[in-house]
Amino acid sequence: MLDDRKLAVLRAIVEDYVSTNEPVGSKALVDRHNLGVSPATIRNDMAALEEQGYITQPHTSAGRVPTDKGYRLFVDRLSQIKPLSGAERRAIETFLAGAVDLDEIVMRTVRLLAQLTRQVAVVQYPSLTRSSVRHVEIVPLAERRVMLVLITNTGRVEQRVVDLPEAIGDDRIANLRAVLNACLDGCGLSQVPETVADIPERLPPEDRPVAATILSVLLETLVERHEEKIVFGGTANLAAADLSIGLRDVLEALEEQVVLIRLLGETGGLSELTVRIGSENPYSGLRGTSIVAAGYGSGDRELARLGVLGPTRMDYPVTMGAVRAVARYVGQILAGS
Amino acid sequence: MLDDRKLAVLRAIVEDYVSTNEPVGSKALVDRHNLGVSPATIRNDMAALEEQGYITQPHTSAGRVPTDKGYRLFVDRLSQIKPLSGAERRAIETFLAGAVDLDEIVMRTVRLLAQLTRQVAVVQYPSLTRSSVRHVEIVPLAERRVMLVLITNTGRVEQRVVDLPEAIGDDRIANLRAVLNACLDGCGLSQVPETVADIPERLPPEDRPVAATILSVLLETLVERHEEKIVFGGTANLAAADLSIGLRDVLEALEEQVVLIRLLGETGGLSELTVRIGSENPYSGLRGTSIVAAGYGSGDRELARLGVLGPTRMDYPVTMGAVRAVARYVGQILAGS
DNA sequence: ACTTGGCACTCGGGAACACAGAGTGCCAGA
DNA sequence: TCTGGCACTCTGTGTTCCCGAGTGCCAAGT
Repeated sequence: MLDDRKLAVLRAIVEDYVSTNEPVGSKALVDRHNLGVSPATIRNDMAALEEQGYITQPHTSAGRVPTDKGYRLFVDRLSQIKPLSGAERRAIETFLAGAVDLDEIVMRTVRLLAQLTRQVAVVQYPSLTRSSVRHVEIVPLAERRVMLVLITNTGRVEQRVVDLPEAIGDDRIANLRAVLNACLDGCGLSQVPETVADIPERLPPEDRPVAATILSVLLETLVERHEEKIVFGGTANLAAADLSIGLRDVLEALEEQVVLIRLLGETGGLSELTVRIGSENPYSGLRGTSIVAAGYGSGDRELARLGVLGPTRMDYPVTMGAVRAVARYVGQILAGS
Repeated sequence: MLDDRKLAVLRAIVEDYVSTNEPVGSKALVDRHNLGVSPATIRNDMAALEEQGYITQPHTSAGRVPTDKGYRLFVDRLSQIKPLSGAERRAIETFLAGAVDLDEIVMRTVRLLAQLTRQVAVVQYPSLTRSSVRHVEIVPLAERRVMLVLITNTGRVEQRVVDLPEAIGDDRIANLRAVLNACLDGCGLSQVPETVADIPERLPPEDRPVAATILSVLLETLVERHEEKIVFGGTANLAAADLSIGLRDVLEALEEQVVLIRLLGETGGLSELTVRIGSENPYSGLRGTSIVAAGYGSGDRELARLGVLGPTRMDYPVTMGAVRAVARYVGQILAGS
C-alpha cells in the first residue's frame, strides 16, 4: 500500500516543508532529493499519499503539506532522533552544573531547553508524590503560630504557616519535631498519610490536639495543592515561528497550569519520549502545535516530566534529541545533589 | 500657550484613541464630546497641539494620535485615577485571602493584576535586603552535608545545600543553630553581614571552620543571587492588544529578569504610582509599551514592587487604579500573615 | 505494470488602477 | 476668535488582470 518510495517521498516532503515553511511541489522534490524518478511519478505517489491522508494541499495547485497523520508516520517510522553535538552536550553540562538549588535547576533547565530547541520549554518540578521526606521542621513564629517546613529528597521545600489551637512551649515543639522526623524520615510522600496516622499515639495526650492540627496541614500540603508545580519559558520563540492558529490561544493554554500538566502527559518509561502532534493533544486551543516530552528522574524512578511545545511544523529529530538529552542531564544533576 | 480648550481636546483625543484604536479626526471629536465649538476650531487647536509635539498624524489626512509626550501630559494633568468598583474590591480581597504561602500570594497577585487590567502583570517578590530574619535552620542531610534554610519575616524561604569541611555531630549542629538564631533573629537582612562577623567568636574553636563555611554560604545566598525574584503572567493579553512593534521583542524583554527589574523602577513612596510611557522606559525593545508600577509593603516599609505592562495606548486611569488597589491589598495581606 | 513527457487547467498572489471617504489646511467672513 | 466652505491629499479597498507554480490526466514508452 505504501511502498518504500512513497515513504521516501513523505519523508522528503516533511523535511522540505519543515525547512522552507512552504508547500512543496513535485518538481522541487526531485530537484532537492535525488529520487531517481521524474516529477510525474512523484505526483502519482503524492496523489496516493494524499488519498490516504498523510499530506494535503492548502488549495488546488499549490504544493503539498504534511497532515498530522503524516507527521505521525514520519516520527514513528521515517526519522531518527538526532543526537546533540559534543559542544552542545558540554554546554548543557556546565550550564546546569552551576545551579545551587532546585529552583535554579528548574529555571536553568527551562532556559536551556528553550534555547536549544528555539521553542517553548515546559518543566515540571519533581512530583511531590514521587519524592520522599528528608526532613520536617517546625519553626515557632509566635505563641500560637508555627511554620511547618517540609524538605524532600529532591530538594523541594514546602512551607506553611499553621495557627495552633493552644500555646505550646519550645520543649514540646522539640519533642514533636523529633517524633515527626523519626516517623517520617525517608518515608515516601505517598505513604505519609498512613504513617502519620500512628503519630498521635506516640505523643503525650496533651500534645495531641496541636499535633492533629499540624498533621492536617501537612497532609493538605501534600495532597491538595502544589501537587504539580510547573514552569515554562521561551515564549518569544513562539512569536517568531508563525503558528497556523492564533498565538493568543497558545499563550492562554500555557498559563493554565492544569492544561500544561496534562500536556506533558502521563508517564511512559523513564526518559522515553512522548510526542503529541497537533490534533492529538488534549486541548483544542493547541491545534497547530506539537509537544515533545520526556520523563526525568534520578536512578530508575521518574520524578516528573519536561518537554517543549512548538508549531506542528517543527524539526522533530533535533527537538527530540534535545529533549532527551536535557532530561537525562537533569536526572543526573538531581541524583548528584 | 495651551489654553483650557486645547487641553480638553488633548484629553478627548487620548480617550477616543484609547477606546477606538483609530486615529481621531476633528469631526468625530465634536460629535462624541460636546465641546461647543465647530470642527474647524478644533482643527486649529489640533494644529497647535501637533506643533508642540503632543499629537501626530500617521500620514497626511488621517486623524491624530497622541505621542508619548501627549500621554505624559494626559497622565500628569488631565486624568484622574479611577477607583475600582466595590465588586472588584471584594473580588480582590477574597481572591488574595485564599493564599496559603508567599509563593501563592505572588502567583495569585499576578493573575489578579493580569485579569483586572487585561495586560501583562509583573510582580516582584519581597526584596530580601528589605526583609529581616525570622529563623535560620540547619538540617543535617549527611555526615558532611547540611541544608541551610533561611526564613524571612515576609515569608520567603531560601534554602541551600552546604558541603562541610568536616563531619559534625547533631549536638554541635544544635548549638550552632542556637547561636545563629540568637544573633540573627529579627535582624534586618542588610545588617546580616556585620552581625555575622561576630559569630565565630561565640563558638568553641573546633566549630569555627564549619561555621565559616556555613556563614559564607549564607552571605552568598543573600547577596549574590536571587536578590530580586520576579514573576510575570498574562502574556495572552498582549497577543490580543496589537502592539505597534513586534510582540517578539516584548516577550524577550519579559524573560530577561534584569530588564524586568529595571522596568519596575526604583522605589518612589510606598504605593506611589510610577508610569513609564513608551520611549521613557529604559529598554529599546519596549518602545510602544508603557509600564504602570507601584511599591507594596506592610506598614510603612516598601518591600518590593509590582505593576503591569501594556501598549502605550492603554486606559491609564483604570490601569493605575487597579495597580494601586492591588498593591495596597497585597501589602495588607503580607502584614497580616 | 510502472514510468514518463506533454498538455490543459486551476488558483493564489502581486501589480496596476480607480475610487470613495475621511481628514486636513487655509481663507474669507461673521 | 470662531466658523463655514472649499480644494487637496492621502489611505484603504475593491476590481481586474496576468503570471507562474503546481496539479491531474492521458497516451506512449520501457
